[in-house]
Amino acid sequence: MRPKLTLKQIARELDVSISTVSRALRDSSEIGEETRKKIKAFAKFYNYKPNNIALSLKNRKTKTIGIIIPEIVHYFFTTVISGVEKVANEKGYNVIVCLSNNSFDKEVLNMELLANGSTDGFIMSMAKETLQKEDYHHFAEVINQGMPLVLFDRVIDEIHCDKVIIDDVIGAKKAVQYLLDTGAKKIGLVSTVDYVSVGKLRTRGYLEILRENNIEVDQNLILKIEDMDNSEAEIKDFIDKNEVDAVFAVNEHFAIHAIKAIQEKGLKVPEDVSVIGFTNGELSKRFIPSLTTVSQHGERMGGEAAKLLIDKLERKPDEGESYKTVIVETSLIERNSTKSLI
Amino acid sequence: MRPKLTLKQIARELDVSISTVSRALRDSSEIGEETRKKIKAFAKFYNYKPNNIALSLKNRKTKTIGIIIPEIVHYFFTTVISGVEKVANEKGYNVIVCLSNNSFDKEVLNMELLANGSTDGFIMSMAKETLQKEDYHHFAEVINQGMPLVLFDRVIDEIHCDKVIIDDVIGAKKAVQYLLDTGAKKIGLVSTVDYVSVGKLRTRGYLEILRENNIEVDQNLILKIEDMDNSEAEIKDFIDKNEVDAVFAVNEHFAIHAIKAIQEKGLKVPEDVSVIGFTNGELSKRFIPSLTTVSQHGERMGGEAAKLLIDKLERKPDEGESYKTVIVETSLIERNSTKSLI
DNA sequence: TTGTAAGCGTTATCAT
DNA sequence: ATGATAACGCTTACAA
Repeated sequence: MRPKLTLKQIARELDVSISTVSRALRDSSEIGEETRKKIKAFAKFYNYKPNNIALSLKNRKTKTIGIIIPEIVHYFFTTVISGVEKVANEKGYNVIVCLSNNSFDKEVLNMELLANGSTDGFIMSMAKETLQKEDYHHFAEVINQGMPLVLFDRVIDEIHCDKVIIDDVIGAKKAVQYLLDTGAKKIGLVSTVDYVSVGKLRTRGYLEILRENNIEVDQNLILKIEDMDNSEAEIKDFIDKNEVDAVFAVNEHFAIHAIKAIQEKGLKVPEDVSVIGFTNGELSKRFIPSLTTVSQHGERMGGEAAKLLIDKLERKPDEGESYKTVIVETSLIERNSTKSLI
Repeated sequence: MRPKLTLKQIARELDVSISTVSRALRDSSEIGEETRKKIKAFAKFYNYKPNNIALSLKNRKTKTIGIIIPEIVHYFFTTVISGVEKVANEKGYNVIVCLSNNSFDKEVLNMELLANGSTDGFIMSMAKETLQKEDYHHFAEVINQGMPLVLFDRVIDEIHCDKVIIDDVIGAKKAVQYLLDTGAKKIGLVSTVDYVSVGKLRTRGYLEILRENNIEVDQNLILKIEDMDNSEAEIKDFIDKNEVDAVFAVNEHFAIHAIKAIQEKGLKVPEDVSVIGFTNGELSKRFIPSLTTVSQHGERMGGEAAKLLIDKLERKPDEGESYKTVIVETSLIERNSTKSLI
């Protein structure tokens, strides 16, 4: 076992000073041709690589971006990571991913951990528990310390920072309008409770578009799932009790459970009931019938978040503060869970 | 904006030396009650947190584990990450995830990057390109430098390190035996080309179990997918041309494409043809029919990998080298894509 | 009980 | 053209 080579060792070996080695390797013009060649050859031969930790300490920047997300076993989040990673790598940044597992405490812990020298900034989506507690002091904390923060997907007005979101309301409106266009009259909504902001916004879109079409809202046709673990049963019950000719679900899982429930009720999708989901994941593509869905373009969101963050990181401090919110457009992907347009 | 507090600042503020502050905060017994209280109160009030980078540099360990995987938008890998994360966190380690995107160059790059001070060790699954090139110098490199490495899932004999794998051969045998038990006679295999080790092993299991049951192998019933992007068409073609009463696919995607192809051929799953997949992902659970599958227990694999790595990291160097291979058992999960046992 | 100084691996600023 | 030194933030002998 041969431990890592350092500047000091090279210097000793070649009988020059450490600074000479450092300069030679960075092609400083003030080093003699000879010495430089000699040093570079030696370093190359023994495969010298600078120690990032030392560089981070010295430069007081790490060139890495920290991502903290609620869960990793989740298609949408992985596409976002993928997008962040792509853009970050292009610009010479590395990416660290940490998980909050939707726990407030773990979110705080991870942020503190990464904030203590491991990353230059954050890209995050908030833990569910944080949204419930409405305790955002840890975000204020890092912002205060001068670390840029970009929030995506699950964001909140109270936190002042750059944000990347999708047009949830518009996306939902597109979806419901599409259902109306295919002739649906009684459109059920399967959503989440309101503290999950996406649930709230998509619900708003649903309500707005019905209003715009002068259709009266029937509260019985709105289901708000409280307990994810019990969503299947709740949805089945909802479908059994109500008569609808279309369902708009705020995510894939709800959409699929709706389809199952509809089929078990003896009805056909899309002939009797159309179903539209949200999030264009694996499931939507491969399910049979494949799902018509509102695509969130997670990768694009990740890319935008990375751009915003890196912009902030590389801006001079005197250029003043201003926070942007980038809205990534959704698009409706038509597949086989909806009737075709009339 | 208030930048991070350091020991030095506390020392200046309280008019003591840096080492006194350091010791007080670490509850060293050799600090006077008074001073200690004063310092701790101050630190607490101003929310002092030690700088990890400086600690890493000093201690020459980072307490973080680097995971490098081929892709993140992939259910199995995310479950592994989740498992690593859980165990690592319990033991006070952090986790950094990097992606190779199945590229050899990026795998090398990321390893070098993380090896230069960012992590104490690696948990990895090899990029496809690396397996093809059979160039493993970068692994030898880090091992040589004394950084422990644990390989999982896609592993290779030539690299000497700890490994976590599943019993691919046994898993495949379980699956095919199950099909035989349900009365199948002509069992098709949809696998990958042989340099993907899982494909090779699962194929071996298929062959072995047929042999054990004295069933002659029909090479026409074996499909090895070369180009993932074209797998759907290849599978359709395969199903169309061959008459089988069961299919064993080495992953979910292949299984689902097989089911589609079978249905499009006018046959029913599982009545006419049973299908078993490998990997118990989202798709397997939610597809209709839900898939009977060999579950890989990714989370458990991740946990085992983390344990192995941390064991190595915390072992004294003089305890000698020995490499373990942990085999995580697969289990067959029966669902609706197979006929029930006779 | 507290302070001084060296060191982790770099780079930047001064000297020489 | 090269070397010595300080500094990044922290810990830890060793001195006092």
